[in-house]
Amino acid sequence: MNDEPKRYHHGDLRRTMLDTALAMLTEENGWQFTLRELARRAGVSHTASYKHFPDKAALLAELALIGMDRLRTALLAARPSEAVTLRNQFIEMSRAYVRFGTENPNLYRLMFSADARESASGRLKEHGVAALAVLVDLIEEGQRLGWLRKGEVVEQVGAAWAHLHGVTLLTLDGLLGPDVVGSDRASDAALLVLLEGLEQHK
Amino acid sequence: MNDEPKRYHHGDLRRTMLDTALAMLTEENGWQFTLRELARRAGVSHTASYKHFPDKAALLAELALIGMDRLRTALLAARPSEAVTLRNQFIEMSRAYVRFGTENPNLYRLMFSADARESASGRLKEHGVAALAVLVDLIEEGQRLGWLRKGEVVEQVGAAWAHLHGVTLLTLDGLLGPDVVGSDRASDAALLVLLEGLEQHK
DNA sequence: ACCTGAACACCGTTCAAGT
DNA sequence: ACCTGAACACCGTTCAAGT
Repeated sequence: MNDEPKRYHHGDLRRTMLDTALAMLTEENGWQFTLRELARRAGVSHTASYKHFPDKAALLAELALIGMDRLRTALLAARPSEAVTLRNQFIEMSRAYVRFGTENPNLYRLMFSADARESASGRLKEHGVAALAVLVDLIEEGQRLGWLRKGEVVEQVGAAWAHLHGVTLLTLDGLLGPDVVGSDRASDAALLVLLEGLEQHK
Repeated sequence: MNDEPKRYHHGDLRRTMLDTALAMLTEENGWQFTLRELARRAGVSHTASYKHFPDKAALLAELALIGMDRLRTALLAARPSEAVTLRNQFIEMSRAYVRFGTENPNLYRLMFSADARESASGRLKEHGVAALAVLVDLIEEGQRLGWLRKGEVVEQVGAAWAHLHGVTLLTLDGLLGPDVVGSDRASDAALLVLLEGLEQHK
């Protein structure tokens, strides 16, 4: 639709580069991100990015922040109506977390990469914490209602996050469960172990 | 001690390159592995490695295999005498796993990197499974003695591995627990959640 | 203010040639 | 059989110059 002639000044090259980069991330899977390749796709000289990002790591960090925000959105969307039990809400949320990783492997890995972390300094952790708000809510409410055992919320959140992170990455690496490709059984089984560990047993 | 004159033929360049690479891995932490840098350290031309490894990924894969073997050794060494309870053996083993990661961050990450996995094909998974033999033993014995709930061993092993993997990586990324640097409390708390999830509750 | 082109210092990899 | 040096096709980054 938008077939304006190419102007020397691009307009919003920053936004375009981020979008193009995200598209590249979701396409290829055996993946090697390159500023020059990005510039080629965006139809711009390979030095243009330096007006908008100090260096490659800064661009990656920005993508990682966007990824954290998308994870937050995905987890929020996965929380079903209040009608269902907290336990089922927790299960749906957990599945959504793992699914986010398996559907966006490159982005998920980028969100935890050293490059992004160092360049984004504290901001990446902030966005990560924001993404986990749903998890925190569920755990606080679960403790209040006597579903989960009492304890430091931050510790339970940490345990749950670590578990979900591990399941996601092992699944991405093809290391979880027997060689039943495409099966969710192994990751579901792992999630149940997590649940048992958090739940109150009378 | 060994001050033989430099021969044109190195002797065991393959071994030397692997050792030098492992040394580089443990030294630097904000780390960027380079074949040319490796060659410089080994005092050899930057093309010499191609006689011993088809490409960079193959060398990395070899290092990853060595890492898996070292993890196996670390876990075996951490299994204390038969006198202590299975539960304590499990805790010690878990701590040893996380400690291996925090003490060898670059090597641990390499063990799960895409480069290494693709180049090593099945062998990396094999060595990984071998490394987890201690975990499998503990879980099988735990089920037999009624300490752990009955269930598919492979599923419980997967859940435990994912949990340990996640705790290790979040710890390496500085994302686990409050900002109590150097504290093991967050990862210990997470391990207890895992234990609760696996244990039999009467 | 935003973008380009040439230039620099690096890579991984190949290949003919040396020992 | 093992190692080297020149060469090639790539990077990320800088900087003077263009619009």
